[in-house]
Amino acid sequence: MTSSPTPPSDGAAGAAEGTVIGLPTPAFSPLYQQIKGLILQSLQSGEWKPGEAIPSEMDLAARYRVSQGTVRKAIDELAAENLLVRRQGKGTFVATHAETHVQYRFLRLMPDAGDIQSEGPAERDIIDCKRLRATAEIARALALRTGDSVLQVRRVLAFAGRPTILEDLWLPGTPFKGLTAERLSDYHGAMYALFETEFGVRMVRAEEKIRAVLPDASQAALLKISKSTPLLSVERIAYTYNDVPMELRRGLYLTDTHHYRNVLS
Amino acid sequence: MTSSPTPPSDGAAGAAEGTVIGLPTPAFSPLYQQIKGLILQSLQSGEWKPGEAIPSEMDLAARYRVSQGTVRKAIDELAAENLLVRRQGKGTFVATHAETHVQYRFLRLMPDAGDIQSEGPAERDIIDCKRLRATAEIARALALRTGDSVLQVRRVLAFAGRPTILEDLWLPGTPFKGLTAERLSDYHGAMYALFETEFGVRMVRAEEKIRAVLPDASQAALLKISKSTPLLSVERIAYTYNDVPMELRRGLYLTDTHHYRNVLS
DNA sequence: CAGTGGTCTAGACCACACT
DNA sequence: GTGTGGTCTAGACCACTGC
Repeated sequence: MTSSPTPPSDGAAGAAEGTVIGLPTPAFSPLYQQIKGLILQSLQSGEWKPGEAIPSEMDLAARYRVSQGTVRKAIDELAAENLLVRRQGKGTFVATHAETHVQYRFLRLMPDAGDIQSEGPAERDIIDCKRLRATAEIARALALRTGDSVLQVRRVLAFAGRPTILEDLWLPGTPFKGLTAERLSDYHGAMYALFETEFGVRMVRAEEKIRAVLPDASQAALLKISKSTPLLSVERIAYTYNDVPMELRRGLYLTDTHHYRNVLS
Repeated sequence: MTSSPTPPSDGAAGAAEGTVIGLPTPAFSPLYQQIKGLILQSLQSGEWKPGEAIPSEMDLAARYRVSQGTVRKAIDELAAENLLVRRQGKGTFVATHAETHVQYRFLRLMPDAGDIQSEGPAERDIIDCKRLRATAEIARALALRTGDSVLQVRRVLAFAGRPTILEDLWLPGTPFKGLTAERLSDYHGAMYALFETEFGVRMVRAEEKIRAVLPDASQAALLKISKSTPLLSVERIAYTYNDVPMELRRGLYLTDTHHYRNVLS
């Protein structure tokens, strides 16, 4: 219990300034951060796909030549960022939008009364889906060049028969080659789940800017409301790994029976 | 390096099912969670006040008779919840609203152009501040009984001379005995900082419900806008330790030059 | 039962801040 | 230098899952 026999003096932080797997360390960063970066690379490269299990902590520790605790800390952070999901006794899994109980992970609109989104699945109606050239504004949001090919989708979501959300969204043309209105209409599930399974694009993070606005004539018609009904304007940019923007979305939310919920801490 | 001499066999999880400082363990919970609970108690009781340093990890480990790593994990979670702030080389401090660079920690309204809230401090204008009896609705939100004494405050916040936020807020009468319009007007700083220093009430967490609305006549007058200008309605309930609600706030945000920013992950 | 993540300990050393 | 939080290791045992 006393007089430690432990000698390492090497394993400790001595390795932190060295290399992990052959990569040099330009500026100092903790070992577990480097491991986190390597795991991130494997996620981006598709070595481990959404829904799949990644190697066990022991395996990863052996692979990267570090202790289990160091791998654990790296995974902890990735789990905190919702990139990985830990399941005791089973393993660690790549997070996915294609799970029944995590549907609508980025949708913050809640019914005023009912508990969760247990008001039944939303009825989706694809209004439009076409390719066009990016305006300067859209190009900037998606980190493209003006005139690059983008896909534009317009749809309406209804709850209990009541049109509640009108969304316009723009996707970069190249990664989403082959996406059509039919594919979208046929797919029953979260749109981000389709992006994952069909195009290998996983949305990891998003930022929203919210305003109060009045609809124009066409918007009011699609939502079947008057032009004087105030709506929530929700502009979202969604990012994949490495903060690469992959979607610009402009939503109009009807908030007479629903509200946008946010928790601050 | 091999043939470990370490025997503990006790220190490990053996202690996890036992007691920490004399408290029984009804259902199983990890040691570090129990430590977290004990630290939380010290925070609530005021043993360590906002802005102050708590004892070092080593001291706490000795106090609770656990290893430093266990204390560390408890503190990690409390820091993740923004109840504590770690500062390398200096210590761990109780989080506070009374710090210049953490001003407006719960305000998500951002100017469309400028970077942060560096558009100068908002001009605050207390319109009203009076005691009254809680309606059923307000009592429910604040976990009071209908008719209990509550304090109602109405104020306008302006940025660059432009009225932008109209807020009504209700506070339970008992904890905020002695709060007057003068105290509010004289205080230059975040309202939650005043609550901390003057009333010992620290807001820890909040939930917001957001809608798009049109102002009534008096609201439009105070914000100097037309009745047809859509506004963001932000209803907030703020909680102290232990999920006790301590404030109901209804804000109307003008979103022509500002937006409500939210990050999803 | 074996395998996985989860908890706990003990000890070493590093990075940072104050004095 | 001393003290604080931060990183890293090694090893033990617990809790959960599924064969």
